[in-house]
Amino acid sequence: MRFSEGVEWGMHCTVLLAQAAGGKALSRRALAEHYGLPEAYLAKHLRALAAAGILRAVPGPGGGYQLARPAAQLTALDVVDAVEGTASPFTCQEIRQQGTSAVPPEQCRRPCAIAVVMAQGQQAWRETLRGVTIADLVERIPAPVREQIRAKLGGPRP
Amino acid sequence: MRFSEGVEWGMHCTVLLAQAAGGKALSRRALAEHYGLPEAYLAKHLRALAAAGILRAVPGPGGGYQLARPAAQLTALDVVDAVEGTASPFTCQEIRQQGTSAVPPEQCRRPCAIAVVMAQGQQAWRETLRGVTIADLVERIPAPVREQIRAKLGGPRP
DNA sequence: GCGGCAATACTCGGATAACAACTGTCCGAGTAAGTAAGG
DNA sequence: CCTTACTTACTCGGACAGTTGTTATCCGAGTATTGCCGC
Repeated sequence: MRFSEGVEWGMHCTVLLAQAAGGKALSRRALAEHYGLPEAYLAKHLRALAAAGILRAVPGPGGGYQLARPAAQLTALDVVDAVEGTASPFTCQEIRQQGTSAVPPEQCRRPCAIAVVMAQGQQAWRETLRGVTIADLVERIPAPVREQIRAKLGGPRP
Repeated sequence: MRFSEGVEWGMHCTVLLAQAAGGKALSRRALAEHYGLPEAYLAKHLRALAAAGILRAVPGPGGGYQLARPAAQLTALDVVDAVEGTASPFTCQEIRQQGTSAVPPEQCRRPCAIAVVMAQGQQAWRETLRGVTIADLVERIPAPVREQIRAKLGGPRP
């Protein structure tokens, strides 16, 4: 079990876009160069974020991506779900109902305890990520670093 | 992001072995037929569980697999770790230190907030699974089903 | 000088290969049981 | 009848292909800018 690296990319890009002054759009090329990422592949993840309503794509010169909602209304879970998909990592195959010792369906009205535990674990993980917004992540960036980013984003074209 | 189906198989087999009377060993063939699973592939996961010290392999006729520790001392997390490996699902690539706007290492003494949140989420998930033992899972099986399993395991050869 | 128009360059979007991991399978090494012979 | 050695059959263990998902990339469709021409 491993997260796609696109999760990290999408998260960093979303946090960076939250720091763009006045919702200024950043092109995927600018984002890729900012973090030294392959632009063509990053495009796929940015597209997923746009499809999920996290980012908004602006075409044409001067366009790019910008946050579709205020950073305080975007959670870390939203970004992960957008990149990784909302499918549950664990799906009970109901193997207790198969094989030579299959349990009859009328005795399987309750979901098996294993599936319950897995679901609880996933829920705990989701709640943790749901409790952190993109705005929170911006605030946790060290002040000097945040200042450098601000200079980078708004500096070249004042 | 998706769990290997071996997680479900390993969990069910471990719970089943916990119900074997007197630590009686069950062959992988018996386990596979019990749940209708492909024996050859199940073997790979059982081997992983044995390598992790969850199960104990007994060779020869009448052999098979048995719990290496009491069910009350085995947690759901132990089984998942054995099958999926203990590698973290999210590894920070430190992309903030790369690209045109790379942050110098001396300002990266603290791990980036994104990695922290991911680690917290993973920790919450692990703690949830760590809080449930195999013995707990056995107790959560409906009584009539548990009785049928007991009959199956100890019945044919009283 | 001003408005309209066309050319332009920049942006995203979807379709297309390469790689890796998970899934699935096989046959060989080792061992405990069962058996038969001998004492 | 008991002991002992052998045969046997059953067990796990590691090495070997197939398929799905992730990684990586490219070229085409669409749009705001920009320069130019006409009025």
